[in-house]
Amino acid sequence: MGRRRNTHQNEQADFVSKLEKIDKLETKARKRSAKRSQRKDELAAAAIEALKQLGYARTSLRDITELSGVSVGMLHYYFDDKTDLIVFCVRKYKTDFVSKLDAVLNGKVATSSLAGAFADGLCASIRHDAEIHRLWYDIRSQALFDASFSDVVEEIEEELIALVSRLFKRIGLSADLALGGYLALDGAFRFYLQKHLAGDDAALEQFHRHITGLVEGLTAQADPTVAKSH
Amino acid sequence: MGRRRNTHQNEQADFVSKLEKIDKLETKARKRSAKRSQRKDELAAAAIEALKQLGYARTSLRDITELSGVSVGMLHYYFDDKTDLIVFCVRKYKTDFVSKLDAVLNGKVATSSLAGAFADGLCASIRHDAEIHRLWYDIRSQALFDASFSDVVEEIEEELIALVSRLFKRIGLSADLALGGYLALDGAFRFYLQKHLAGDDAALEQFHRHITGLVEGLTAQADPTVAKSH
DNA sequence: ATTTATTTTGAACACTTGTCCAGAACAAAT
DNA sequence: ATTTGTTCTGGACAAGTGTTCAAAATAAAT
Repeated sequence: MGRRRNTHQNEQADFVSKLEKIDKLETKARKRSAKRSQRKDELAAAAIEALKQLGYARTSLRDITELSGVSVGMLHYYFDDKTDLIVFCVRKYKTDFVSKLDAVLNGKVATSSLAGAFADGLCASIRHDAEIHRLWYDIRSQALFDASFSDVVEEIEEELIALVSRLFKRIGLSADLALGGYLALDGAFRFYLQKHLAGDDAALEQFHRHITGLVEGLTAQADPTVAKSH
Repeated sequence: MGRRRNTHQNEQADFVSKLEKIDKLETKARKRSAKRSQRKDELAAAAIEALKQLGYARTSLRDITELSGVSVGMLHYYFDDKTDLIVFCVRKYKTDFVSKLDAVLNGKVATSSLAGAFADGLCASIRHDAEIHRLWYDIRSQALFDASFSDVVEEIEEELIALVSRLFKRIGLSADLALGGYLALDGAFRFYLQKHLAGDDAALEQFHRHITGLVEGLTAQADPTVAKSH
């Protein structure tokens, strides 16, 4: 064997070069997986375009490929199966939604008008992303039948409750009310989303009033000394 | 021609017999359509058994036939298409639901404990018909994408709001609050239904507390002179 | 008893579905 | 320049879809 003798120095050099190699491989792997996850995001964005128009039940992988130009095989190269793809899409989208509203909460708005700003944010989201929001309700219902979706639904719903909790904390409401607040908000959100999608132009305005009324009611209840403005 | 002459008496007799014939045909037709609609109900009941287990997206007509023993062709003999069948099922079921709760409202319960009785009714409905209720949420979401379902969804939702309105009237709450009340109730109903289906044994109890708390809050808000019992 | 009308069946049809996979295209490393 | 590894394509496949329809079974009427 033409291998050089193992002196102390050589051992050290070997060790260093090995470390370098590992390092290189690591950065390469990181780069690769970064590119891969970016590609996944792109594919998911394309898939959402189809899903938000057709919904879970009516969207086939072919629909996605036709609307986005990607091939069938590619979807399976990046996602295990259809469920995996859809779960990824829903998580991606709803995370964006939460951070947008968090931006409102963390923006420089006076506490007194924070509820109004939050309501504005919700209305804006319906206005811009109505079609995507209905996908959320679709998947959430689907989770009642298909356990594959229940994890992501539970996870997102916890995030939404936490979001409401942060809102309530900011406007001085007890965190105990967050769950009830979320449920009332969610019921209204879905209802007026439905009306908005049905072409009701007054829906968003009504929704806005509904939210502010809701928050007013809760604050009045929590702090009865403040007279109800009517 | 062996036809008898048209005397005045004969004319009268003809007229009477004609009336009788029409009458007979009518009762026959009524009977037939009654039988037909009864058969439809039976088929729908069988279809619901499949739908409540699999949901809209995953239930094929074959699933229904296999679970109920009826043939494929028969479903199409009584229903125009799959959509027609499902709409019929949902309407049939949810109508039952509303009348059951109306029975609670019209039962001899003291006004003071009516909200509790109503909550009992909702909990009982989740306990017995959880699988059917999820079908409602499934179809309601489906209606966001498929206009074929939006009519029945809108119709049922109006009935539900009217139901809450009747409850509120009985316990002395303004009818203006009915919509908001329904939306809050609906949000909670769906949420705890979801938990219950996921195997959470405490869900129903929590739901009951949630409802009574909700109603308490509304009454306190409407009538601030009454101290909040805590 | 025979004709007529209604109800029921299930095989057949055309079409869509998710998934797989052999191989092309491309990139990276040697 | 060649090998090696990764990314991507799109045709093929089996299974499943809603719907149709000729024919069988049953009921009703004559």
